[in-house]
Amino acid sequence: MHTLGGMSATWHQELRSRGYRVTPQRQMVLEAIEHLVHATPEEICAKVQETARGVNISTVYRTLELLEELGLVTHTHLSHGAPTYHLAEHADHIHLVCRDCGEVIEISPSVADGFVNRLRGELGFETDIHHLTVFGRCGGCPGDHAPAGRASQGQHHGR
Amino acid sequence: MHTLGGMSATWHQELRSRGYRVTPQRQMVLEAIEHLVHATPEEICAKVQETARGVNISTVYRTLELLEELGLVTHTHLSHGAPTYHLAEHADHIHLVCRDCGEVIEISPSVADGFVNRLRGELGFETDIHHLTVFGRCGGCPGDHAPAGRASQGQHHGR
DNA sequence: TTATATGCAAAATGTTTGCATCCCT
DNA sequence: AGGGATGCAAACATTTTGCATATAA
Repeated sequence: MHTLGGMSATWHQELRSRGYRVTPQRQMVLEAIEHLVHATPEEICAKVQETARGVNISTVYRTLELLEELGLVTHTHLSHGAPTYHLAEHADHIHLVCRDCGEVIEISPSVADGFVNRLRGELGFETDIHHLTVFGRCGGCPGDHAPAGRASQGQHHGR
Repeated sequence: MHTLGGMSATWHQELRSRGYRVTPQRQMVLEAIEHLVHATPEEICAKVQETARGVNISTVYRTLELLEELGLVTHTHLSHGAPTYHLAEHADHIHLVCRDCGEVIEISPSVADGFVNRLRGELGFETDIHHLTVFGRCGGCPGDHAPAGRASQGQHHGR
């Protein structure tokens, strides 16, 4: 469905050349991420369970750490809870997260080019654009006629 | 030391007008955040312990949620662990976090003005600039002559 | 007085680790 | 065969919740 077919030879080699091994678990985790597009460790684990003999959650964590180190996957924090992983190749976008409706919008990294260039030029800071998540309020949400940053949630007594 | 003195009347009123109460715990938590500038819930709790009779950690969490809803404090995720809270008034900066050395750099939000304006103009998205944290590699760190985003950590066998 | 806030303990959620066993190379 | 990988269970870390009690208003 995507480029994993073409990639497999590559990342299998990459693993072996670093002294790591190619295991069914690692393949299943990577495929689950591919199919889910965005997924938390827990969701990845569940996805693998339904397809095959399953993978232990601790293996999922260890595998994600490894795959991220290899540059095959990246993660961002889209919510307060668990982080979200996706294929690095699918990650060529910036996430915008709406605080009101929760929607996650993906936009082209080029929108941030000017910003990224300033950080590099003025500070020598190399931005990891794949990890960038911008919180705010999307165009579809009403807003409260004040600058974003203070959500208009009404009162939450006792809670 | 800062504007809390001038603010207190304001936020006391704000609390009461919404049916909330002004309590010593809420004041202590807010003061702790003011003094610590950046702090996790745990650190806030510890700070309050040392000054007075103490506040329970669950009260810290409930208070932070409330103070954030009121727009008095904001939080960002500077590391993988607990989030970092600070006064909204002190939060007039963007955080740059270096993946290699861990340094946290604060820069003026104006550096992102062009980016923010494009998000508003093209998508109607109102950015919460106070919550923006940018990961990457700072100018002081060596780098690996490749685009940032895939840290050069070497091998972590067995880990 | 009385509804909100706190403290405490327990539960829930998310992540890491030690170790015996398994299996890729 | 040998060393890295997995599963399992237990430890950790962080956050949330139920409920009795305390307290601001």
